[in-house]
Amino acid sequence: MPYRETEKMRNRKAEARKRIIECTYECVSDGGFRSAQITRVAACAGVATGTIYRHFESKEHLFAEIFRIATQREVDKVAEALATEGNAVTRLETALRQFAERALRGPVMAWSLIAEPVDPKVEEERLKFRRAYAELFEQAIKEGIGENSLPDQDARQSSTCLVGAIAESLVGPLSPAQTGGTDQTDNNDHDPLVDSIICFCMQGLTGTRR
Amino acid sequence: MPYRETEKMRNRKAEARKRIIECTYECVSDGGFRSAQITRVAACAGVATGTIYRHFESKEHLFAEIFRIATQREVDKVAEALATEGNAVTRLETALRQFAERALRGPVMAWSLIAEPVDPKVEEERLKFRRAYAELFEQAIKEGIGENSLPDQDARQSSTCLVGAIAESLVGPLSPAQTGGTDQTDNNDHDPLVDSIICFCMQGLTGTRR
DNA sequence: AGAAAGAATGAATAATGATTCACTGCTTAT
DNA sequence: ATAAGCAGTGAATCATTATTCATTCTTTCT
Repeated sequence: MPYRETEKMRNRKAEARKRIIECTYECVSDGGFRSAQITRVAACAGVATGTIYRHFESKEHLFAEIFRIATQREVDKVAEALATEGNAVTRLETALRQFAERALRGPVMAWSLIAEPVDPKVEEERLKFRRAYAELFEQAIKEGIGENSLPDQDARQSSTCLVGAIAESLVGPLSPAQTGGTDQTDNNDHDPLVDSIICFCMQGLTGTRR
Repeated sequence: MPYRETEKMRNRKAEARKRIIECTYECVSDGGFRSAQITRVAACAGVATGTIYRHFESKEHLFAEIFRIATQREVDKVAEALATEGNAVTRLETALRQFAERALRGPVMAWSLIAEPVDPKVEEERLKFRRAYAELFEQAIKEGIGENSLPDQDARQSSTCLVGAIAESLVGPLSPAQTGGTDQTDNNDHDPLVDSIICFCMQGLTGTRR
């Protein structure tokens, strides 16, 4: 038996795979799935187009993986914000702000995850993504109702409206390609846009103006 | 001068044009702009592909026209609902319901108008469409603030959130292709889905639970 | 009827982009 | 050193669609 896969090879392959994933992620962040052609991804990763197909069954599979990764990152952040101390209303506000700020910082990716049309396999992932969000917010809203900090309401529906209001506010105006060069990496503190979105959302939830 | 365009010919051309528009509209309602290939539209209209190009400079121009028509129809309905008697809050509620119900009845078209990626020429029309909505709702919200039936707020931002909340509620869950056969042409009166969306939206606007 | 002009046609072309596969070149184990 | 086998390559292929244009109808007017 003259050849047997060894640790070294496994590592090398894993690294190539990782590099492909990273480059695809970058392409998507930059121009959406549409702009992440295999040729471009391959060039960016410094491999031949054929190599992509040694690591992923098809473009759809690659995209599904990217989607899963990107999504997990976002959902985790929101889950984290929802897991802190405090009453449901405060935690929800923190989480919504987290969500909105992250989307605002990466609007193209946000648009890709929320609204860009994708192939069926990827759309499946999107459904899971939506469900994950819906469940997180829903859970928190239900807790709020339980502790009487929120009025009784259709938690699932409210959660959907929250995501929609934020998405439209960010992705609508800022989406297509007009996310002109203005880099803003220091935008950690306060954005008036985010503030007024959150204001509408919290009011939609609580029925109270702060 | 052996040939001069006559009334009869003008009519015939106008009819062909109309037929092309209708068929494109139908295709878009059915599967979005993506699915409205020139070949299919031509087949549906009973003309050759080349004929399309006698009536429209390019696919983009044709789509832009369709978009304009579809959009006008929706905006008019909302404007109409906002032009009735009553205070701003009531009129807004009627208008939102109108918007939501129409979108729910034609979710694919709604998605195409709101979120489907389209070519630049069509995207331009979309911007006008957004602006038209924003202005209508904004105006009404401002009236509400003026007559004290609404608390002071960023009218433009609220209007965006309204559109987003409704769009996500309808297009998110119901959008892609899973708008399975269930025809509902008699859905004129009350849909619980619409009710709870409107509830969230009105609360977001008014800060009051009904 | 016949000539001029436009309208309609649809097969051919062009452009884009995913996927394949025959080949080259490394790794491994003897 | 060398044979076996897998990894990498990228030009060629296939698929999909918009668009063109040489050709064939139709209409109009004398």
